[in-house]
Amino acid sequence: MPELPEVETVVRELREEICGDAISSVEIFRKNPIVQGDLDAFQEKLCGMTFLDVTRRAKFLIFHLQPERYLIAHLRMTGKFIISDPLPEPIKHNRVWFHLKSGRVMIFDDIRCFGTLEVYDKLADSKSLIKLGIEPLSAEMNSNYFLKKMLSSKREIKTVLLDQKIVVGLGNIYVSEILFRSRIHPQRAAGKLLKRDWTKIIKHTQDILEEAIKNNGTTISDFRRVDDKTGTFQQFLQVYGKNEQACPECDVPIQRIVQQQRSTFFCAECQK
DNA sequence: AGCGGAACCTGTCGGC
DNA sequence: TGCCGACAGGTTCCGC
Repeated sequence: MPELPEVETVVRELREEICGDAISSVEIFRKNPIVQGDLDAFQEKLCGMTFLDVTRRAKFLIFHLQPERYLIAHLRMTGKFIISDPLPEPIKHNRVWFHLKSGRVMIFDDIRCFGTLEVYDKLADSKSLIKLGIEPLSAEMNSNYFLKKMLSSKREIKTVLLDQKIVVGLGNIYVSEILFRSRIHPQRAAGKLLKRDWTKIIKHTQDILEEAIKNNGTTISDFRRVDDKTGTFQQFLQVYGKNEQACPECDVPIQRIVQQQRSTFFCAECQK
């Protein structure tokens, strides 16, 4: 489900809701594969902890707890966080309930159970955070980084932009949109892109992500904000999911191809 | 190094 | 109505 703008939206809303609140108990309705490691240890390490902050790294949500400890969550395709008043019993795809001192419940809900929840005493202990590439909205996001990193790479640019070891936060929807605005064909070899190509990619990546964050993300089917509202960026998508529809620039039908077992949408006329 | 394919799960949709 | 395949915003692992 969520890419950077959706995760950022959830992080901001959770931060607003739960900072200062604390966990009184944890109920797990479905263990595998969501909660990593020992269940008792997971519950024990969280009980009594106070939420200091919620931040984002790549597509991970990081709950900063006091005394020092971290709950790291990944929503994968269908994960959601919901803050709710007490419920009589878990509904639908509720997987974990974090009972809060305020009397509310923070619910982790996940239809497909791909999401993950992990607890660490130190952020550096998390293996998943170690290998990540640069944040696309940071100063590290510049053409020299990509020119150096992709020197003579034959990988397709679509694949490279999805690779979280290179640059984080982008997923299948936004990569199609970024390459369309950049007028770059998704199958171009990353190693042959010129400085001016990277400059375009970087500009449009940042523009699109910022616009999407302003719109609270993109809701195609499942994505919901903490308050159950939808994002609104879907109305600005130009190619994703528009197979056979007219390109907004040139009217030629948008094409769908498969790269890395995933759909890519692009305009063969506009993107070279 | 980097491909393709499968796997992790559940749900929806379209075709026959 | 029912069955079957394709597909879904992500990531990892395995073999070649």
